[in-house]
Amino acid sequence: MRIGYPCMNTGIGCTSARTFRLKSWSEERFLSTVAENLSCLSRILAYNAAHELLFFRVTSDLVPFASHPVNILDWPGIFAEEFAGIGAVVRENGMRVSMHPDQFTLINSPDEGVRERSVAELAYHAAALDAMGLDTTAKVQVHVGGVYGDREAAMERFVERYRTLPGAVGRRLVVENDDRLYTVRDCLALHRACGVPVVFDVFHHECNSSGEDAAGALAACAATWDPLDDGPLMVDYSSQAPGARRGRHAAALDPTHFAAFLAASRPHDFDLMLEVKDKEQSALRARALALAAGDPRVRRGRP
DNA sequence: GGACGTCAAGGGGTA
DNA sequence: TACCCCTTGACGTCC
Repeated sequence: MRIGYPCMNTGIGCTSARTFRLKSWSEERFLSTVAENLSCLSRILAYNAAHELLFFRVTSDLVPFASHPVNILDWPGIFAEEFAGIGAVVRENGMRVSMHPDQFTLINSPDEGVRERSVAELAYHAAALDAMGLDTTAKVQVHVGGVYGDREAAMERFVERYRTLPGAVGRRLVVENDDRLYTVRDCLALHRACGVPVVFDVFHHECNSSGEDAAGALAACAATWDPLDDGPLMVDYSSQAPGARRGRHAAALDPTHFAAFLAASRPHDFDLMLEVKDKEQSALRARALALAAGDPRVRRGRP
């Protein structure tokens, strides 16, 4: 089990998600922003290596406007050395990285324009991981998409379009249960239809499920990953913010909830993403809790 | 230098 | 049909 956190480190004083307004677009602005973002990503990974946080979600803002028509620059070529250096750090430390395009990426949309922009966005994510020289265990994770008034048809569109994705995208794409529309059961049906691996989101399952217990759902998701091509199951973990609207992520790790999850998830191995607002702090806490509980699954860094 | 409205992009829910 | 919500950090303007 590699433990990690998404996108940002709250303590090291830089962000790899710098961006700018479209109307401020210029080649210079773009190049300097990407250079800064890649430099910060290197710093974050160095921190993670030092703290044995071996799983990390790279921000989608790493390359701003990467799939926008305004951007015709060959950014993978221009920054080839920087990307390769980042990939080397990931491999040398036995780390895993993933990416998670945002809510506008919808491959099952009935709108052809939305679909085309979504595929272009996915191609950007895959190209970033390719530029790092990472194998296909570095995944790009999406939700199923909209329902559009006909769930069955929307799921069929997902399957059909998954099958026709460019190879560079298809080999990295994985699908995650969400908190409102598509449950683990839905995602498993997609897996049976087209082979897409299923990410298990613990909190979304608590908000939106067909009643299966979490341990069983996790086991079913784990079986959708090819250990060699896909690597271990990826799990997103968070819990309900106390007193807030149902579905809101907690601001800090709930140790009791987390301990119960760890116990229930045995003996399955997986990589664990702490989707908690305080980022690396919760990941560090989670790791310490798992080690203190004598959990043999926790992976150590390379010396 | 702080406050706050806004930002490429979609879809669902409610009134 | 119109409007609000999601989820969210960072930008950029205003004071």
